[in-house]
Amino acid sequence: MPAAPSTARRRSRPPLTPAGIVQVALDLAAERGDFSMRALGQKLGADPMAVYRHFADKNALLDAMLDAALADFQPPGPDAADPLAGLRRMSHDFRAALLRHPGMAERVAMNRPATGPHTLELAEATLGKLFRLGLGASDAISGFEALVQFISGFVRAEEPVHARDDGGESAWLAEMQAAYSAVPADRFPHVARMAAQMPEQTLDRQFEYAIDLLLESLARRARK
Amino acid sequence: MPAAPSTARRRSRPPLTPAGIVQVALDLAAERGDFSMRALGQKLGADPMAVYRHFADKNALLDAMLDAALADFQPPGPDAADPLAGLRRMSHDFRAALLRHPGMAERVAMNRPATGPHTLELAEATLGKLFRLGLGASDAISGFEALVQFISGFVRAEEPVHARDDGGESAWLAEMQAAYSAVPADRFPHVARMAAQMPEQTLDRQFEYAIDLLLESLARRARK
DNA sequence: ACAAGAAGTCTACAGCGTAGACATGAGGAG
DNA sequence: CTCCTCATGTCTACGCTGTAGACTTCTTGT
Repeated sequence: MPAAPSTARRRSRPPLTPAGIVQVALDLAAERGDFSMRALGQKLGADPMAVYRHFADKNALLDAMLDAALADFQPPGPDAADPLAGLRRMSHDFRAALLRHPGMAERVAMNRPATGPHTLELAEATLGKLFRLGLGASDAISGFEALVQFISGFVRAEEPVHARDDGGESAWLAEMQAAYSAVPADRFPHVARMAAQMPEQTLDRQFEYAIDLLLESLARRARK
Repeated sequence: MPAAPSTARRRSRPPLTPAGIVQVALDLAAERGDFSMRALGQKLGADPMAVYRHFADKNALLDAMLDAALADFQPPGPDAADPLAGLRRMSHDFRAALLRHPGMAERVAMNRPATGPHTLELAEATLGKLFRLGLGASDAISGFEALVQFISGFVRAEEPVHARDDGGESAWLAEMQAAYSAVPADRFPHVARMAAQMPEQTLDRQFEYAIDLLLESLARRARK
């Protein structure tokens, strides 16, 4: 029988791998809503510093997490009949994928170029649809940036709403309505009017409306 | 002559006021790009904890800072000829105001209802223009949310670009172009094509393009 | 004149990312 | 089989964050 190591270290746990770390990190982020290196170490059953043998720093790990998070995203075939419907579906799928993995929307923003394979595939497919729509290079790229910026920004904003420990979105909607109802209607009549319409301003609905605004204009520019 | 206090405390500095704190806090955020309670205390020449006598916590202070940051925003008169031009101008002014005060874009996002007077005035003016455009209540509100979400999200994303210690936006553009140029053109032809067009994808241009997409669709819905 | 309350200070705690030194195990070379 | 080397994991510690709680000091009303 092998001598029980005094401070059982190596054999107690399969060795860490980059892919394994990323997986556990994504799980942790999904469970807790946020994510720290120390919490990751605990969930791995290892010292937090062990992760630094596989990733240069937290930034590098988050980059890897983003690309892994986008792995389950399946772009529709490039030769589908209606490119506009494809773009709409991809927008919703992209939002859903980001919501499944809290903290990843922030990484999509423009501070770093996204070069992971799955990220590139998403970009490639979206650009393909925009070109197929009939847009020129300049419009397609600008439209692509507009969509990416809006979607990532929207998810960054809605994440804390979903993460509320009270009722989540419904509690948030009620709070917003209460706030707008308390506004003096003589000085801010339009804002006060907004209160009545708040309950139907679901996050889903807000997102869909804005995406349709963007896509509608893009389609119009393609037609011209 | 008044006895010099051993630990000169009270008379050495005018007493703190909420408005004064907010002003210094905005200055600090503008200088440093970010902002901590300890740095604020130092700039105030007071103990960091002194701020807590005037604001419940950092959140409350940031709320006050946001409304103060929006104070210099002047909405155009409600009876200007072209509501669409007014909306475009307000969008650009709103972005500029947020950029002048780093960290404030994040507060515009939806986690808390914005109830400061200047914030409300901005909302009121925007909604007024949308109604004047001919939109119904539902479209006006959804359009308002879309604009606010896009603008705040865009500024949140571009802030770190402007805050780079190297060349700022131009260095970022160069980095993006280099990254996209390195992408294998056989697997990701559209992305590779994007590299050539990167230099003209200024933040100003991206913003303007996306805002025009949104406004164009809104105007079309108003006309119908 | 004296109590009461406001305003500012001080210390301390739990959390964060991570640099740098150290311990431990596995694999290759002699 | 033995020794050396290197990869992997651990440990400690530093400077940073927001802020709770106790304490000190000054101002003000009676």
